[in-house]
Parts: sequence; structure tokens; C-alpha cells
Amino acid sequence: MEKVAKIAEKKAAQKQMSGEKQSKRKYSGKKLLLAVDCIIFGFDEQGLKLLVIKRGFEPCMGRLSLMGGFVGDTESSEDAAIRVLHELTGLEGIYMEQLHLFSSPLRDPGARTAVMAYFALIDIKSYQSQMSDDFQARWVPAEEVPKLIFDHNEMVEMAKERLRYKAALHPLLFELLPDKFTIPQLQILYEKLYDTKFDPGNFFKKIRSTGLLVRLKERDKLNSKKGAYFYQLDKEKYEEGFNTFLNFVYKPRFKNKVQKKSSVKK
Amino acid sequence: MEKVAKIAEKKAAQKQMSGEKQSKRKYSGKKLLLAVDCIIFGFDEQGLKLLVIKRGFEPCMGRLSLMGGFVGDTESSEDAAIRVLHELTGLEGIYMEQLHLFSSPLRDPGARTAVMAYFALIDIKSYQSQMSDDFQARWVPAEEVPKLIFDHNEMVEMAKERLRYKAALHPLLFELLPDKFTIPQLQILYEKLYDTKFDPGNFFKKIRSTGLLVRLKERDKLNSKKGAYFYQLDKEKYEEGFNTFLNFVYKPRFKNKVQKKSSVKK
DNA sequence: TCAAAAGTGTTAAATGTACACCCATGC
DNA sequence: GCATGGGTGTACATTTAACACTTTTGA
Repeated sequence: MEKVAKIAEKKAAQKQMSGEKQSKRKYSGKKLLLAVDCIIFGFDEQGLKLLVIKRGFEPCMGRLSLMGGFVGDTESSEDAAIRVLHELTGLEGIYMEQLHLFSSPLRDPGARTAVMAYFALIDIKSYQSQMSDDFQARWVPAEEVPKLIFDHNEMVEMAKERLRYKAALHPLLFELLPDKFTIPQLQILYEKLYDTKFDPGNFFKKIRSTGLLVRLKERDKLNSKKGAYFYQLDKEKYEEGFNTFLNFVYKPRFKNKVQKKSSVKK
Repeated sequence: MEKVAKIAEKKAAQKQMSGEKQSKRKYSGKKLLLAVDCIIFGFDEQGLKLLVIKRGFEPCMGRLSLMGGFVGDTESSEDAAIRVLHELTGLEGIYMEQLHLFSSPLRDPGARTAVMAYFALIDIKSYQSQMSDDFQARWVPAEEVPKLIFDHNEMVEMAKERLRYKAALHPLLFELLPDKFTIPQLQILYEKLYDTKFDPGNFFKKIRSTGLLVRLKERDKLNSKKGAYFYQLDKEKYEEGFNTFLNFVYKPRFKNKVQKKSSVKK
């Protein structure tokens, strides 16, 4: 994935080093700013969504961008990311993780700015749009993200890849659903994310067998006649089981076999 | 893994926001420095090793630390990490990836410094120790890392965890071995990293079945009477196969079963 | 010849996949 | 009743783990 240096000609250039002594390198006093950008995902019936804002200040005022902000003097980048997310959505306690530091000296036309990108998963319904009027925020489909400023599209692509990677190994996608959800709902989410179809019976058993879910009394009668049971995460098992989830897509396969898709009834 | 914000009481505090308009926040002109630290792993018969240096300047002169440096005006953090690694080891084209940004405002007693930590895997034998005389570098066992400055021990722990995680899913550990290696050698590496034993026959077949290795004519007669064939990576398949390797340890398991260890003959 | 490690073969258990089929309900 | 999606059962295929066995060769 994020290999910085290629493995080629490993031992190629073992140049003789100038005998310069170890010393703290000196750099020009050029100011470097540290910022955070949040790649915020949500999910609705249409599919995976990305939350973007209309930039309210120069440079690039009026254009679409990720929500971001500078890291304050008394903040870590995590603090800043949590603050920025809260400013936009009003939400707290959200799943968030470091994605990648973007630090090319050319990336921002203005001052030199390094950006720590975070990706976050929220329940789209818990987000109150009126809170972000100031930011002119909107949800855009994650499959067709419009042109954003700077390198923000690159960040989004990386975040989507990371999400697909992690969600195949860890029970991450629950973060995109409301507290109570049905297994068919979850299946749609997986199917959208991986652009594939799963056999409903097998999907059901696979999810149940994780032991991470608690079945509730109620059924969701909106989407089918029979109705599907609502489930909730078993918080305790969720924490434990985070690292021992199931491979949905990135299955370890020894031979270069074609990835089989589960059948689906038409 | 690196959850920044816990999932608890998600929708708890949706406070009413002060209606302040979107604007570029203003921060004090306090200078922020961006640095990189390299967590460099090697492997020898003893086990996994970490390369540390004796710090040659204040603060904390004379104490052990990771090799690091500031990100220059014309560099990205990747550039800086590659440069720093090269300064210390003379090596190029090394496997390296972003680990985590450490940016607590309290982490460095001196100036406010955010550090992007990178971890790197090198073939310990290709490293020429004389190159790093200036840095007074030394290899320490990764299982008993001495006290390092600042938050460097925390970085090392995170890097070890990441290495174990990734190596279970991707063919990463070859980076720690010389060009030509034997499968029993590789097995020892896996066994040390995961502090476990694998059945030699099954290990052999598992590795061979990846199709990532090319068998050479020669055998390594040093470690056994029969001698084990040397292998090389099939570069092409290595690139392709990076994302479809095998789960050695972090096996997806649905029930909370005890992790079984393969038997080993005594 | 014997011990020891490398490598192969075989089997049983665990897991995954396909798909038949039952269930509950609104129409 | 019957169509529809939810959910269960089952059979077969694949993968994995355990371990017996063969190979090679230095001592």
C-alpha cells in the first residue's frame, strides 16, 4: 500500500558519506503550518457518501473542499480533528483515524502547509444539517466526488481505499449505521462498498456467527413484508472482536485465482 | 487499532453551536517544527532488532533515540524520511511507510515539534555499520528496547504492533532477509515475530503455495546436513501479490476461540 | 548407521459456497 | 393465495492443521 520507497535496487547506491558530523540540521525559518482535514463518510440508501463544504474564505473561496482547520498551539492533531469534526457536525465520540500526512512542499499554493488527513465514519441520520449552514456542507456520492481543492481528491481516494481495506478485516461499517439496524441493511452497505453481491443466507450466517450483534425484539417492517429483526452491537464484544473479524473481500488466497462472487438470486 | 475517538455515547452531546461564521481560525505565530523519526527494523539469528543512535546534540545529548531529522523547506516528510534513513544506513530503495503522526503539544520539551514516524525494514547484513559511526548507532533487541528519549518508546511499540499486523496479511518480512534466503530462515523470522512455532511442513507448503518465490539451484548447507534450497522473490508476483497474502496469525475467527498454535516436534 | 533438518503426502476437521427451502406478511 | 424478502438447513468443495513419512548428508 503506502510504500514510500520502492524495493528495487535495494543495495544499489551505498554511497560513501561525507564525513560530516551528526548535528542538528539547520533550516530556514520558513514557517510551516500544520493542519487537519477530515474525510467524513456517511451511508444512505443511495450508497456511500462524503461530506464536503463550500469554502468560505480565500484562497479558493466558494470551491468545494474537505472540512479542515489548523492545529492549535495547545492541541494535538487528534484534538484538532475532533474539534473540526464537531464544529461541522455537532457530533462527538466518532470513529476516526489517521489516514496519511500530506506534506509535499508544493501542495498548497499559499503558505507551506502539511495536512494530517483523518477519516471519520458517522451515522448520516445523526448528523444535523442545520448545524453546518455556515459551512454550506453537502453530501456527495463517494463514487463520484466532484473536483475538490488542492489534493483533497487524492485524500478521498486514499480514504476510500483504506475504508475498503479495513472494513474487510474489522467490524467498521457498523459506525455508518444507526444504533439499531437490520442485517439486510448491513448487507446493502457491504455490497455498495465493494460493488458486489452476497448471498443473503450466507451473509446472514456470517454476520451472526461473529457474535458481535444482539437481536432486539422489534422488526423493521418498512423494507419487507416479513420484516427483519433489528440488531444492536454488543459493545463489549465489539471492542474485543475488533481485531478478529471476517474477511469479506480481501481473502487471503494463495493462487492467483479470480475473485469469486457469491451468487445472487435474480 | 488507532481509534482517535471512542464510539461511546455517539449522539450524546450535540451542543448548539455558537453561530460563528466560517472563517480561517487565527493562531498565535508560535513556530511549529515538522520532523521525522525512523523506526528501523532488522533481523538476525537472535531475533528482531531495532536500530537506535546515541544522540549527539542537545537536548538529551548522549541518550538513546531513534534516528530523525527535520523536514526541509523543499522536502515532503517522505523525502525527509528517505534522506534520514540514507544518512544513517547508506541504503536506498528501502521499504518504508508512514506509521503515525505524533503531535502532542507536550511531547517535546523544547520547541513545539510534530513528528511523523516512519517504519522501515532493512536487510541487517546490507547495513554497513561503519557508515553510522558519527551517529553511534547500534542494534538493540526489539523485545527489550532500552529507554529512549521523549515518546520514542511509544513509537517503537506502535511500529512493532503495525509490523505484526501487516506481516500477517502481506509478504512484508522478505524485506528483512537478504536477496537469497531459505524457507526455514523465513520460518524462524515469523516464529520470532509472533513468538510462536509453526509446523515446518505446513509452513513450507503455505509459503510455496503463494507462488511468490523462485527456487534457486544452490542449497544452504550451513544450517543443516541436507541443506535447504535458497529462494528469491519473484519481483513481479511480489508486487501483484502484496495485497493477497496469507493470514498467519490474525486469522479471522468468528467465535472467540483460543488461538491455536501449530504443533512442533520437540 | 544414526541423527537431524528439509521437504512430501495423507487424512480429518473446520470453514466457505451454493442453493433448496421454510417463514411471515401485505397485497 | 401468492409474491417477496427474511432467515434456516444441508450438501458439497475448499482450506487448514496434524502428523506420518521420505530424503539427504555430516558426523
